Amino acid sequence: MNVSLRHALLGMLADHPGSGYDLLKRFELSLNFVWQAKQSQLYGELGKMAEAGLIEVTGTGARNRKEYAITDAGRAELRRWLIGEAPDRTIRNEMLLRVFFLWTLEREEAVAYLEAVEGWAALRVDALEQLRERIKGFESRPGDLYSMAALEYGIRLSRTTKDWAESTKELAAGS
Amino acid sequence: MNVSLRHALLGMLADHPGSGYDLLKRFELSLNFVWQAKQSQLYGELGKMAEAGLIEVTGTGARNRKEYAITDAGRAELRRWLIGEAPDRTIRNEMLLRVFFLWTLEREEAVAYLEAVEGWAALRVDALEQLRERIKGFESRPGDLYSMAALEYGIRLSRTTKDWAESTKELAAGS
DNA sequence: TAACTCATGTAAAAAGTTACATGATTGG
DNA sequence: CCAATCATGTAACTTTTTACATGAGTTA
Repeated sequence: MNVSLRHALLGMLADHPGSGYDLLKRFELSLNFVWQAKQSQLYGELGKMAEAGLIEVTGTGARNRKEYAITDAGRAELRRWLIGEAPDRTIRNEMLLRVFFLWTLEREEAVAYLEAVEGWAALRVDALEQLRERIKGFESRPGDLYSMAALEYGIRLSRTTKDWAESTKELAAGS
Repeated sequence: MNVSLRHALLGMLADHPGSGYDLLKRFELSLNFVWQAKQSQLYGELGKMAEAGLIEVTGTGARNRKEYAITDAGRAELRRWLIGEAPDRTIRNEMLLRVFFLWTLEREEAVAYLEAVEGWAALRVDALEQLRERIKGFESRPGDLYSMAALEYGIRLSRTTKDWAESTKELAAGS
Protein backbone atom coordinates (compact mmCIF):
# COMPACT_ATOMS: atom_id res chain seq x y z
CA MET A 1 0.00 0.00 0.00
CA ASN A 2 1.53 3.30 -1.08
CA VAL A 3 -1.13 5.89 -1.92
CA SER A 4 1.02 9.02 -1.96
CA LEU A 5 -1.92 11.34 -2.48
CA ARG A 6 -3.19 10.32 0.92
CA HIS A 7 0.15 11.13 2.50
CA ALA A 8 0.46 14.41 0.67
CA LEU A 9 -2.89 15.45 2.14
CA LEU A 10 -1.91 14.22 5.60
CA GLY A 11 1.32 16.19 5.38
CA MET A 12 -0.48 19.39 4.45
CA LEU A 13 -3.04 18.94 7.20
CA ALA A 14 -0.24 18.26 9.69
CA ASP A 15 0.72 21.93 9.27
CA HIS A 16 -2.78 23.30 9.70
CA PRO A 17 -6.40 22.30 9.02
CA GLY A 18 -8.15 23.14 5.78
CA SER A 19 -10.98 22.32 3.39
CA GLY A 20 -10.73 20.28 0.22
CA TYR A 21 -10.69 23.51 -1.70
CA ASP A 22 -7.82 24.88 0.41
CA LEU A 23 -5.81 21.73 -0.15
CA LEU A 24 -6.45 21.90 -3.88
CA LYS A 25 -5.02 25.44 -3.93
CA ARG A 26 -2.04 24.32 -1.90
CA PHE A 27 -1.38 21.61 -4.47
CA GLU A 28 -1.44 24.20 -7.23
CA LEU A 29 0.81 26.63 -5.41
CA SER A 30 3.61 24.53 -4.02
CA LEU A 31 3.28 20.76 -4.16
CA ASN A 32 2.52 20.94 -7.85
CA PHE A 33 6.15 20.45 -8.85
CA VAL A 34 6.35 17.11 -7.07
CA TRP A 35 2.78 15.79 -7.00
CA GLN A 36 -0.55 16.59 -8.63
CA ALA A 37 -4.17 15.97 -7.80
CA LYS A 38 -7.42 16.75 -9.54
CA GLN A 39 -10.35 18.12 -7.63
CA SER A 40 -12.46 14.99 -8.04
CA GLN A 41 -9.72 12.70 -6.77
CA LEU A 42 -8.99 14.94 -3.84
CA TYR A 43 -12.55 15.12 -2.52
CA GLY A 44 -12.93 11.38 -2.86
CA GLU A 45 -9.72 10.69 -1.01
CA LEU A 46 -10.64 13.07 1.82
CA GLY A 47 -13.86 11.16 2.30
CA LYS A 48 -12.00 7.84 2.53
CA MET A 49 -9.45 9.29 4.91
CA ALA A 50 -12.15 10.60 7.22
CA GLU A 51 -13.81 7.19 7.14
CA ALA A 52 -10.48 5.59 8.05
CA GLY A 53 -10.07 8.00 10.98
CA LEU A 54 -6.91 9.68 9.66
CA ILE A 55 -8.64 13.05 9.49
CA GLU A 56 -11.83 14.51 10.91
CA VAL A 57 -14.26 17.32 10.17
CA THR A 58 -13.59 20.06 12.70
CA GLY A 59 -15.96 22.68 11.39
CA THR A 60 -18.23 23.81 8.61
CA GLY A 61 -18.39 27.18 6.91
CA ALA A 62 -20.24 29.04 4.22
CA ARG A 63 -21.08 27.24 0.98
CA ASN A 64 -21.01 23.81 2.58
CA ARG A 65 -17.35 24.21 3.47
CA LYS A 66 -15.93 21.40 5.56
CA GLU A 67 -12.75 21.91 7.48
CA TYR A 68 -10.62 18.85 8.01
CA ALA A 69 -7.94 18.37 10.67
CA ILE A 70 -5.43 15.57 11.04
CA THR A 71 -6.03 13.09 13.89
CA ASP A 72 -3.45 11.30 16.03
CA ALA A 73 -3.95 8.22 13.87
CA GLY A 74 -3.26 10.42 10.84
CA ARG A 75 -0.05 11.76 12.35
CA ALA A 76 1.06 8.24 13.14
CA GLU A 77 0.35 7.14 9.58
CA LEU A 78 2.29 10.10 8.16
CA ARG A 79 5.24 9.23 10.35
CA ARG A 80 5.06 5.54 9.42
CA TRP A 81 5.12 6.52 5.75
CA LEU A 82 8.07 8.88 6.19
CA ILE A 83 10.21 6.59 8.30
CA GLY A 84 8.95 3.07 7.79
CA GLU A 85 8.50 2.90 4.06
CA ALA A 86 11.10 3.30 1.32
CA PRO A 87 10.07 5.92 -1.24
CA ASP A 88 9.06 4.77 -4.67
CA ARG A 89 11.87 6.04 -6.84
CA THR A 90 10.49 5.11 -10.23
CA ILE A 91 10.56 7.96 -12.68
CA ARG A 92 8.34 8.66 -15.65
CA ASN A 93 9.65 11.29 -17.99
CA GLU A 94 7.83 11.72 -21.25
CA MET A 95 10.24 14.36 -22.49
CA LEU A 96 13.07 11.85 -22.12
CA LEU A 97 11.07 8.94 -23.47
CA ARG A 98 10.80 10.84 -26.74
CA VAL A 99 14.56 11.25 -26.89
CA PHE A 100 14.90 7.48 -27.40
CA PHE A 101 12.94 7.81 -30.63
CA LEU A 102 14.43 10.99 -32.08
CA TRP A 103 16.46 8.88 -34.48
CA THR A 104 13.24 8.26 -36.43
CA LEU A 105 13.12 11.97 -37.33
CA GLU A 106 15.20 14.11 -39.66
CA ARG A 107 18.23 15.56 -37.96
CA GLU A 108 16.88 19.12 -37.99
CA GLU A 109 13.64 17.92 -36.44
CA ALA A 110 15.49 16.18 -33.63
CA VAL A 111 17.63 19.27 -33.05
CA ALA A 112 14.49 21.40 -32.94
CA TYR A 113 13.03 19.11 -30.29
CA LEU A 114 16.13 19.38 -28.12
CA GLU A 115 16.13 23.12 -28.59
CA ALA A 116 12.56 23.25 -27.34
CA VAL A 117 13.54 21.19 -24.30
CA GLU A 118 16.37 23.61 -23.62
CA GLY A 119 13.99 26.54 -23.91
CA TRP A 120 11.43 25.07 -21.52
CA ALA A 121 14.11 24.26 -18.98
CA ALA A 122 15.57 27.77 -19.23
CA LEU A 123 12.15 29.29 -18.62
CA ARG A 124 11.63 27.03 -15.64
CA VAL A 125 15.03 27.97 -14.18
CA ASP A 126 14.12 31.66 -14.47
CA ALA A 127 10.66 31.21 -12.98
CA LEU A 128 11.90 29.18 -10.03
CA GLU A 129 14.80 31.51 -9.33
CA GLN A 130 12.42 34.44 -9.31
CA LEU A 131 10.13 32.57 -6.96
CA ARG A 132 13.07 31.87 -4.68
CA GLU A 133 14.04 35.54 -4.57
CA ARG A 134 10.46 36.52 -3.81
CA ILE A 135 10.07 34.20 -0.84
CA LYS A 136 13.61 34.42 0.49
CA GLY A 137 13.78 35.85 3.99
CA PHE A 138 10.15 35.18 4.71
CA GLU A 139 10.76 31.91 6.50
CA SER A 140 8.47 31.67 9.46
CA ARG A 141 7.11 28.13 9.75
CA PRO A 142 9.25 25.10 10.61
CA GLY A 143 8.55 23.53 7.21
CA ASP A 144 9.89 26.46 5.21
CA LEU A 145 13.44 25.17 5.28
CA TYR A 146 12.25 22.05 3.48
CA SER A 147 10.01 23.89 1.03
CA MET A 148 13.02 25.97 0.10
CA ALA A 149 15.11 22.81 -0.26
CA ALA A 150 12.52 21.36 -2.63
CA LEU A 151 12.53 24.58 -4.63
CA GLU A 152 16.31 24.46 -4.75
CA TYR A 153 16.06 20.92 -6.09
CA GLY A 154 13.74 22.13 -8.83
CA ILE A 155 16.18 24.84 -9.82
CA ARG A 156 19.15 22.48 -9.94
CA LEU A 157 17.17 19.87 -11.82
CA SER A 158 16.00 22.39 -14.43
CA ARG A 159 19.52 23.70 -14.83
CA THR A 160 20.79 20.15 -15.35
CA THR A 161 18.09 19.58 -17.95
CA LYS A 162 18.94 22.81 -19.76
CA ASP A 163 22.66 22.04 -19.89
CA TRP A 164 22.04 18.47 -20.98
CA ALA A 165 19.66 19.55 -23.75
CA GLU A 166 22.19 22.07 -24.98
CA SER A 167 25.05 19.59 -25.22
CA THR A 168 22.84 16.86 -26.68
CA LYS A 169 21.55 19.30 -29.27
CA GLU A 170 25.11 20.05 -30.37
CA LEU A 171 25.90 16.36 -30.48
CA ALA A 172 22.84 15.70 -32.63
CA ALA A 173 23.47 18.67 -34.93
CA GLY A 174 26.98 17.56 -35.72
CA SER A 175 26.50 13.84 -36.13
CA MET B 1 -5.16 11.70 -26.01
CA ASN B 2 -1.64 11.02 -24.80
CA VAL B 3 -1.12 7.32 -24.10
CA SER B 4 2.66 7.30 -23.85
CA LEU B 5 2.87 3.55 -23.44
CA ARG B 6 1.49 3.21 -26.92
CA HIS B 7 4.15 5.50 -28.32
CA ALA B 8 6.91 3.80 -26.38
CA LEU B 9 5.89 0.53 -28.01
CA LEU B 10 5.63 2.14 -31.44
CA GLY B 11 9.09 3.62 -31.00
CA MET B 12 10.60 0.29 -30.09
CA LEU B 13 8.90 -1.45 -32.99
CA ALA B 14 10.10 1.29 -35.34
CA ASP B 15 13.61 -0.05 -34.78
CA HIS B 16 12.72 -3.68 -35.38
CA PRO B 17 9.78 -6.08 -34.92
CA GLY B 18 9.31 -8.09 -31.76
CA SER B 19 6.90 -9.99 -29.56
CA GLY B 20 5.23 -8.72 -26.42
CA TYR B 21 7.79 -10.62 -24.45
CA ASP B 22 10.65 -8.99 -26.37
CA LEU B 23 9.21 -5.56 -25.74
CA LEU B 24 8.81 -6.31 -22.06
CA LYS B 25 12.50 -7.18 -21.86
CA ARG B 26 13.41 -4.03 -23.74
CA PHE B 27 11.46 -2.02 -21.21
CA GLU B 28 13.39 -3.65 -18.40
CA LEU B 29 16.76 -3.16 -20.04
CA SER B 30 16.73 0.38 -21.31
CA LEU B 31 13.45 2.27 -21.28
CA ASN B 32 12.97 1.43 -17.61
CA PHE B 33 14.61 4.64 -16.42
CA VAL B 34 12.10 6.80 -18.26
CA TRP B 35 8.98 4.65 -18.58
CA GLN B 36 7.61 1.42 -17.13
CA ALA B 37 5.05 -1.15 -18.16
CA LYS B 38 3.75 -4.30 -16.56
CA GLN B 39 3.28 -7.42 -18.59
CA SER B 40 -0.51 -7.33 -18.37
CA GLN B 41 -0.74 -3.74 -19.53
CA LEU B 42 1.67 -4.34 -22.37
CA TYR B 43 -0.18 -7.30 -23.87
CA GLY B 44 -3.46 -5.46 -23.64
CA GLU B 45 -2.09 -2.39 -25.33
CA LEU B 46 -0.52 -4.43 -28.15
CA GLY B 47 -3.93 -5.92 -28.84
CA LYS B 48 -5.53 -2.49 -29.05
CA MET B 49 -2.76 -1.17 -31.25
CA ALA B 50 -3.16 -4.07 -33.68
CA GLU B 51 -6.90 -3.44 -33.76
CA ALA B 52 -6.20 0.23 -34.53
CA GLY B 53 -3.88 -0.74 -37.36
CA LEU B 54 -0.76 0.81 -35.86
CA ILE B 55 1.00 -2.54 -35.71
CA GLU B 56 0.40 -5.96 -37.28
CA VAL B 57 1.27 -9.56 -36.59
CA THR B 58 4.00 -10.53 -39.05
CA GLY B 59 4.72 -14.00 -37.81
CA THR B 60 4.20 -16.61 -35.16
CA GLY B 61 6.80 -18.72 -33.41
CA ALA B 62 7.14 -21.37 -30.77
CA ARG B 63 5.01 -21.13 -27.62
CA ASN B 64 2.32 -19.08 -29.31
CA ARG B 65 4.82 -16.29 -29.96
CA LYS B 66 3.41 -13.43 -32.03
CA GLU B 67 5.75 -11.08 -33.74
CA TYR B 68 4.49 -7.55 -34.21
CA ALA B 69 5.78 -5.02 -36.72
CA ILE B 70 4.96 -1.33 -37.02
CA THR B 71 2.74 -0.30 -39.94
CA ASP B 72 2.88 2.90 -41.99
CA ALA B 73 -0.01 4.21 -39.92
CA GLY B 74 2.00 3.41 -36.82
CA ARG B 75 5.03 5.28 -38.12
CA ALA B 76 2.84 8.26 -38.94
CA GLU B 77 1.36 8.21 -35.44
CA LEU B 78 4.81 8.02 -33.85
CA ARG B 79 5.91 10.99 -35.91
CA ARG B 80 2.78 12.96 -35.06
CA TRP B 81 3.42 12.32 -31.37
CA LEU B 82 7.06 13.38 -31.61
CA ILE B 83 6.54 16.51 -33.67
CA GLY B 84 2.92 17.53 -33.30
CA GLU B 85 2.34 17.14 -29.60
CA ALA B 86 4.02 18.94 -26.73
CA PRO B 87 5.44 16.52 -24.17
CA ASP B 88 3.72 16.24 -20.83
CA ARG B 89 6.30 17.73 -18.49
CA THR B 90 4.54 17.03 -15.19
CA ILE B 91 6.76 15.35 -12.68
CA ARG B 92 5.85 13.05 -9.83
CA ASN B 93 8.62 12.55 -7.34
CA GLU B 94 7.74 10.73 -4.16
CA MET B 95 11.20 11.13 -2.73
CA LEU B 96 10.82 14.92 -3.04
CA LEU B 97 7.21 14.93 -1.87
CA ARG B 98 8.42 13.53 1.44
CA VAL B 99 10.92 16.35 1.80
CA PHE B 100 8.02 18.79 2.21
CA PHE B 101 6.97 16.92 5.33
CA LEU B 102 10.35 16.26 6.95
CA TRP B 103 9.68 19.08 9.41
CA THR B 104 7.20 16.76 11.17
CA LEU B 105 10.11 14.48 12.14
CA GLU B 106 12.92 14.89 14.65
CA ARG B 107 15.98 16.55 13.17
CA GLU B 108 18.08 13.37 13.22
CA GLU B 109 15.30 11.47 11.47
CA ALA B 110 15.11 14.07 8.71
CA VAL B 111 18.89 14.02 8.33
CA ALA B 112 18.81 10.24 8.11
CA TYR B 113 16.24 10.44 5.32
CA LEU B 114 18.38 12.87 3.34
CA GLU B 115 21.40 10.67 3.92
CA ALA B 116 19.49 7.73 2.47
CA VAL B 117 18.55 9.82 -0.57
CA GLU B 118 22.20 10.74 -1.02
CA GLY B 119 23.19 7.08 -0.77
CA TRP B 120 20.65 5.91 -3.34
CA ALA B 121 21.69 8.64 -5.75
CA ALA B 122 25.35 7.78 -5.34
CA LEU B 123 24.65 4.13 -6.09
CA ARG B 124 22.67 5.11 -9.15
CA VAL B 125 25.49 7.36 -10.41
CA ASP B 126 27.95 4.48 -10.07
CA ALA B 127 25.67 1.97 -11.74
CA LEU B 128 24.90 4.24 -14.68
CA GLU B 129 28.52 5.25 -15.15
CA GLN B 130 29.53 1.62 -15.23
CA LEU B 131 26.81 0.92 -17.75
CA ARG B 132 28.06 3.78 -19.89
CA GLU B 133 31.62 2.42 -19.83
CA ARG B 134 30.37 -1.03 -20.76
CA ILE B 135 28.43 0.08 -23.81
CA LYS B 136 30.74 2.87 -24.95
CA GLY B 137 32.19 2.29 -28.39
CA PHE B 138 29.58 -0.26 -29.36
CA GLU B 139 27.39 2.20 -31.19
CA SER B 140 26.01 0.58 -34.27
CA ARG B 141 22.38 1.54 -34.74
CA PRO B 142 21.18 5.05 -35.54
CA GLY B 143 19.32 5.31 -32.23
CA ASP B 144 22.38 4.62 -30.09
CA LEU B 145 23.38 8.28 -30.01
CA TYR B 146 20.07 9.08 -28.35
CA SER B 147 20.12 6.12 -25.97
CA MET B 148 23.51 7.33 -24.82
CA ALA B 149 22.14 10.84 -24.43
CA ALA B 150 19.32 9.52 -22.25
CA LEU B 151 21.83 7.58 -20.17
CA GLU B 152 23.92 10.73 -19.85
CA TYR B 153 20.82 12.53 -18.61
CA GLY B 154 20.30 9.86 -15.98
CA ILE B 155 23.86 10.25 -14.77
CA ARG B 156 23.66 14.03 -14.57
CA LEU B 157 20.28 13.89 -12.86
CA SER B 158 21.50 11.40 -10.27
CA ARG B 159 24.60 13.49 -9.62
CA THR B 160 22.42 16.56 -9.14
CA THR B 161 20.24 14.64 -6.71
CA LYS B 162 23.24 13.38 -4.76
CA ASP B 163 24.78 16.86 -4.45
CA TRP B 164 21.46 18.40 -3.49
CA ALA B 165 20.80 15.76 -0.83
CA GLU B 166 24.24 16.33 0.59
CA SER B 167 23.87 20.08 0.92
CA THR B 168 20.30 19.85 2.19
CA LYS B 169 21.40 17.29 4.76
CA GLU B 170 24.01 19.73 6.07
CA LEU B 171 21.46 22.51 6.14
CA ALA B 172 19.04 20.36 8.10
CA ALA B 173 21.68 19.08 10.50
CA GLY B 174 22.78 22.58 11.44
CA SER B 175 19.45 24.32 11.77
C1' DT C 1 -26.75 42.02 -11.80
C1' DA C 2 -23.19 39.71 -14.06
C1' DA C 3 -18.85 37.69 -13.58
C1' DC C 4 -15.88 35.55 -10.59
C1' DT C 5 -14.46 32.75 -6.94
C1' DC C 6 -15.62 29.49 -3.48
C1' DA C 7 -17.15 24.88 -2.58
C1' DT C 8 -18.54 20.15 -3.05
C1' DG C 9 -19.94 16.15 -5.28
C1' DT C 10 -20.75 12.07 -8.82
C1' DA C 11 -20.06 9.23 -13.11
C1' DA C 12 -17.47 7.27 -16.54
C1' DA C 13 -13.39 6.18 -18.66
C1' DA C 14 -8.45 5.51 -19.08
C1' DA C 15 -4.18 4.06 -17.18
C1' DG C 16 -1.63 1.26 -14.21
C1' DT C 17 -0.89 -2.62 -10.65
C1' DT C 18 -1.46 -7.11 -8.58
C1' DA C 19 -2.73 -11.63 -8.84
C1' DC C 20 -4.09 -15.69 -11.01
C1' DA C 21 -3.69 -19.09 -14.74
C1' DT C 22 -1.66 -21.95 -18.23
C1' DG C 23 1.59 -24.27 -20.82
C1' DA C 24 5.72 -24.94 -24.15
C1' DT C 25 10.71 -25.14 -24.77
C1' DT C 26 15.43 -25.20 -23.47
C1' DG C 27 19.69 -26.12 -20.89
C1' DG C 28 22.09 -28.44 -17.49
C1' DC D 1 13.82 -34.70 -15.51
C1' DC D 2 13.98 -30.36 -13.19
C1' DA D 3 14.55 -25.57 -13.17
C1' DA D 4 14.62 -21.61 -15.72
C1' DT D 5 12.99 -19.06 -19.31
C1' DC D 6 9.78 -18.08 -22.92
C1' DA D 7 5.16 -16.71 -23.96
C1' DT D 8 0.47 -15.15 -23.57
C1' DG D 9 -3.73 -14.06 -21.47
C1' DT D 10 -7.65 -12.59 -18.04
C1' DA D 11 -9.82 -10.62 -13.70
C1' DA D 12 -10.06 -7.56 -10.12
C1' DC D 13 -8.62 -3.59 -8.17
C1' DT D 14 -6.47 1.02 -7.53
C1' DT D 15 -5.23 5.36 -9.27
C1' DT D 16 -5.82 9.21 -12.20
C1' DT D 17 -8.24 12.03 -15.62
C1' DT D 18 -12.18 14.13 -17.83
C1' DA D 19 -16.62 15.67 -17.76
C1' DC D 20 -20.90 16.84 -15.84
C1' DA D 21 -23.66 19.07 -12.22
C1' DT D 22 -25.03 22.32 -8.75
C1' DG D 23 -25.24 26.27 -6.02
C1' DA D 24 -23.71 29.97 -2.50
C1' DG D 25 -21.18 34.16 -1.60
C1' DT D 26 -18.35 38.23 -3.31
C1' DT D 27 -17.04 42.13 -6.06
C1' DA D 28 -17.13 45.53 -9.62
